Amino acid sequence: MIQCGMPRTPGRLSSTATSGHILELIRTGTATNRSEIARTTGLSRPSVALRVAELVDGGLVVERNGAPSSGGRPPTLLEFDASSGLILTSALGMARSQAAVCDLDGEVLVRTPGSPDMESGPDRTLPWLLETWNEQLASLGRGAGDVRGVGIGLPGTVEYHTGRAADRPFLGTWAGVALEPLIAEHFPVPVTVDNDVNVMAVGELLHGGHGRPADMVFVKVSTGVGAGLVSGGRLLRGSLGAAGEIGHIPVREGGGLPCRCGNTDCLEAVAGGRALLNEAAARGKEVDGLKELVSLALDGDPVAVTLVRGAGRRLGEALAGAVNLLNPDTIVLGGDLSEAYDHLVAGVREVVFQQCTALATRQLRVLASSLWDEAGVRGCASMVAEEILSPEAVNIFLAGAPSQDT
Amino acid sequence: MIQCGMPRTPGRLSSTATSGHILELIRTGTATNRSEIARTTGLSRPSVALRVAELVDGGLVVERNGAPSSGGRPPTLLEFDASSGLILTSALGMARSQAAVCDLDGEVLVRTPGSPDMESGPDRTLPWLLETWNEQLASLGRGAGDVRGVGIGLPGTVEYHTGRAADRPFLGTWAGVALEPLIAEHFPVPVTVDNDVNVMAVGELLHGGHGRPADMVFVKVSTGVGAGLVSGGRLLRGSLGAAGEIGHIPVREGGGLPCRCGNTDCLEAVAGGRALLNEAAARGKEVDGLKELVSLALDGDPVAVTLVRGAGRRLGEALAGAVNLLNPDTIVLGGDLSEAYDHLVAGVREVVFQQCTALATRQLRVLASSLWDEAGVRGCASMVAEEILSPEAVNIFLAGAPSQDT
DNA sequence: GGTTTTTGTTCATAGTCGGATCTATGGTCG
DNA sequence: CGACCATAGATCCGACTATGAACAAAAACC
Repeated sequence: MIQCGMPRTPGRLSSTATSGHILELIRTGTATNRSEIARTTGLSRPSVALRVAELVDGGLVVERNGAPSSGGRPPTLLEFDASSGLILTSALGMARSQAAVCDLDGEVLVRTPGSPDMESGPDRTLPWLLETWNEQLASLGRGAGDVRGVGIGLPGTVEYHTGRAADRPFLGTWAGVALEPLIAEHFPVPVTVDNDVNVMAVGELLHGGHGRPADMVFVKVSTGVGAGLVSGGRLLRGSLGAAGEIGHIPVREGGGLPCRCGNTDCLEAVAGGRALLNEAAARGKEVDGLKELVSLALDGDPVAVTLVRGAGRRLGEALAGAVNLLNPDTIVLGGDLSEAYDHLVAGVREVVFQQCTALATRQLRVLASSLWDEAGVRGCASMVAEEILSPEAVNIFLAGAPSQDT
Repeated sequence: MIQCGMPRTPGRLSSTATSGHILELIRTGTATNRSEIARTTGLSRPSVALRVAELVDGGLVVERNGAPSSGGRPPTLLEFDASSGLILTSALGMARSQAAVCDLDGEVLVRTPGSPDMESGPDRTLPWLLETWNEQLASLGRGAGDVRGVGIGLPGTVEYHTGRAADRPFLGTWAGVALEPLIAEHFPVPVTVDNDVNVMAVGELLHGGHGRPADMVFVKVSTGVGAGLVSGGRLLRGSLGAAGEIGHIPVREGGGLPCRCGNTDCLEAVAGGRALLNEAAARGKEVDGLKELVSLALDGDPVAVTLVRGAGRRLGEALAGAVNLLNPDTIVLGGDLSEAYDHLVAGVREVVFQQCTALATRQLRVLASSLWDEAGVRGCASMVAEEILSPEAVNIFLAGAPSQDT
């Protein structure tokens, strides 16, 4: 009781369809053999056996004999076969892009840092992407037939219900481009397109090794600043997919710096990568790119440390508002700047714990991401996997493809 | 596609249970007769007839003969009987309290503005509440047996998983009190306790007459300031139920006013009712309570209008952050001050549309609540109703109570 | 008034689920 | 080392449920 699961979309009923649910139990490790599934679900053992047979026939589940027996006949271990399907993912960035092939667990099998950035425009980037994926598939000895889904993370706001990049001036030739049909032409599978930060947040949530926080704020601090919001275990998108656009929240001690968005004192203008590099230059420290600033900070360079910590503090200003508003239990800092984690985290903590109410911070952890460059592509993969492996999707998959040999 | 329904809690499967789903179709008006239900759900007509019979026997659905026929035999209209059960609700406030009896649609049947406020402490308020509910039931000619649930809204943060008021100093004797067992002693039904603003937000969402916005920020501006956040159609609570505590977000042009929370320039300290009354006094306008200030503003008193509009602007400061962060499509202003709606809304719009990114405000509406005092009690009722009328709950209800005559 | 159309009900049937039973497999104890 | 036991998984039969077809009802249309 004492909850409010407001939206219960009245739609088609679930017929009998349970094999998808069983897969979920196996996949999450909630149950590892047939009897356990029967106990967990309340279904009878015969029914469970039937459904599991479907999953094994479909190649999604494999049986193993490592038997930890508990007195009686040792159970047949059931394991989700994450390698039974592949997910093509890509994190496209203004400066750097990546293409990767992941398994259904969101583990990276091959990853290729790409040279063509988004500024080249879709006409150049898309062919590179498709070609790279095909090369990666070949190197794994797999084919296009093994591909079960595609996930792409884009910078800037993505109108997720259409899957198109929203018309922000920075995006240039990408604005309004609908990626899905272009991809689906070559890989006829579900295509998911989302904001790059949302995608990283999902990656962090599922693979970050901080448990699975129900209420998390993930912040990417690179050249731009953005956040991915998770509340009640769900990703928040907002009405146009623009939720988490933390980059343009005004910071109190911004000093009047103008931002490319038109306002002043935006978080991005005072704590983004460009701002730090400018400030470093102003202090007589010519640094070539964020990576170098980060390594200077890690080496203890006083100017670099001051800059990073200051960025953390200003980030904290904006995050304090988010913490008071959303009461998360975890803040995770990712992006290029987060590789100077100690100093960045310290700056954020300093301000957040000062400016937030006691209750809002009682259970709050501020952590640095440990996924580095992989957060994006793994997040894409997990997002697609959640979709593909949802009970409904699994049921129609099993119905569609009768008995594939493993 | 292109969505991310992250949490799919693997739990018990749904056995056969479909009558609850059918009730939902009837309740939401998605389907109004048996054949339509069959078409919508894909179930066969006999199966539907069986389930509907259960619902009719259980008293949740009534048949009617107003037949709009479409060429053939006119369908038997099926209607959810909202009066088949009652929900006791209460909005407890520091200054004012209310007790009400609602039907299962969240419509108010009787409402009693209560004299004992929360400052009297639970020992005095609870007996009043129970007594009032009993009187109200009697006046309706109904008994305790008709009560299906209880919903209570409390000021301050509520740890909703325990249902207890969180230990904030303002709450005094209410801190840590678990209401549920005290109520359940007299009415053995599900008891829901939540933050008063969350409750109002739900009321606004379902009964506000602004459609059913998926991403809404509801703001209550009375003596205190608080928000209820709805994103993706769901109420956000945060890890400790403190989400929406907008009252202590610092406002830029606060002027250094101290807040009871310890910080300065908190929204509540600069735009809350107390602040307005103080400012009015400072300007030589002695006003006795918010209600009077509001009526002065509605009458066009320049000082009052200025104050209210200024409060709106400062509210807008804080809301701008929330809008950038959450990208809602609707902001609804409620609470005592919102009765001076024109001026308050104008102030909020002024700042929000200036400080937010173009994308975040593209679809944004800023509206005043039209539910006034009823938002809280109706929200409580709807929250409880959603719980009670969920498919699972309905199924066990029907299983438990075989054939009640109407 | 007959026909058509759509709704709701009745009935036989097929499919599914689950309890009981049986087999397999390994641990435990004498 | 063998008898016994405990648990997992497979098989079988009975019970239940849903469904499709047929049928009755009620109104519009010709």
